[in-house]
Amino acid sequence: MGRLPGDTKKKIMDLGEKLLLVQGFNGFSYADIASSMGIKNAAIHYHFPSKCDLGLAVIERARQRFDRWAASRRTEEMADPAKLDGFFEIYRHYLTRSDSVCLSGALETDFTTLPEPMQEEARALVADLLAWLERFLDEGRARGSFSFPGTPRDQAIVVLAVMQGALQMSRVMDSSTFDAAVSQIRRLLIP
Amino acid sequence: MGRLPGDTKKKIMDLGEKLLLVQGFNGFSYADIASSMGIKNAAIHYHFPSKCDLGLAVIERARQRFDRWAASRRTEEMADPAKLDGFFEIYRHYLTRSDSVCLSGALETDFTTLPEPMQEEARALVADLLAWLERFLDEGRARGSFSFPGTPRDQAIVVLAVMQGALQMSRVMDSSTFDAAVSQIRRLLIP
DNA sequence: CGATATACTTACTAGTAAGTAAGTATCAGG
DNA sequence: CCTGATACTTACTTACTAGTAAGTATATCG
Repeated sequence: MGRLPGDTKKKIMDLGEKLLLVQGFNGFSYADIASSMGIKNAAIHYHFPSKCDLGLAVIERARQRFDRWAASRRTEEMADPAKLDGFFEIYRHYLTRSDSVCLSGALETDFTTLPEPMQEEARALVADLLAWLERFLDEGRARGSFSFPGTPRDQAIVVLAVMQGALQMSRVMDSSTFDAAVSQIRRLLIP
Repeated sequence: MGRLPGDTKKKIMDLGEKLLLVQGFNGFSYADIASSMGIKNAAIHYHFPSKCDLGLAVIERARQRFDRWAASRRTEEMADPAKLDGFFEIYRHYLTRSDSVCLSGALETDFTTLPEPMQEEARALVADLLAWLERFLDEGRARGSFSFPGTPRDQAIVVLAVMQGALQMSRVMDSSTFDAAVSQIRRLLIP
């Protein structure tokens, strides 16, 4: 056993992340992960002693993923409209792969029932996303790529809120709802 | 007992709604309601045999509340910008009273774990809100009260998504986040 | 070849979830 | 004053939750 080290741990995180996004943090259990992977409950506790540890690992990994995306050569070299579409694509992906909401949205809804370390990490995730968007919109407007009234901060809040909200609405309506939101935000931002 | 008929039932619905909005549908139990009301678990099952029945009643009541608001003389007589603010005020209220998200947002995040009758009712709620917003924005633009590109449908989706998303983000950041979103949407809509 | 670490399984506990069956107090109507 | 309905309580069941303690198979390293 343990032939591929880190493999089981990664699979647990992948499944945990998916279940968190599809069912909410209070909507899945270690038993769901275990049965779906063909391992035992306690195997998960070996890698993640508490559900909080698993949740934390999932959020931290997602933050790193976004940081890597934002700092990547491919992203940095994009023109502003393409980079905006790239950002939207991250969210569109949640919808395409599994009928899920985004991580920040899932965490925010369950926020009050989350263990405190997860609350802090969720806060950091949202702060990261907002900070990136604010800077991107600010510089984009200065370059003439975008046009919007008010502060970049307020516009960043609106853009992130639309991503979260539209992804959630798409679950009860259909995926065209998300696409409609993206089109409209593009129209509102690009002169 | 039963001196004030309907009183206990209403209190259960009030508390159930609050807990649904604050903790999510999977984040509260009948025991939470019972202990907080000083009654027994089974008393809730008497009024709402299953948790699904309680959930349905809460959503149906919220839909009726919105219908009454939209059809009320006070609302109908408002000028377009005031009516828009009135709509925003419904959401701001969620934040003010209890640090909660809106009903549609809460239901959408837990959607896949919801019993099917609740899923249908949640869909109807969102459809109602979108239909009202679409018509309001369409007529408002025709009257010159609002200015936005694209279809009223797409703009309605964006406005509702911002309300949901901003309310959720306000939990992990602070209430100024929601106010910023409202200001920005006003700037984007009002010429 | 033996020791140790890794990655599990088996078997369990304590707590909580939704839900039910049967009994009880109160009141309104005939 | 009795009857039946309403609005509960008491006491329980079944199922699932996170979490743990102890044992086991495998791989690696000296």
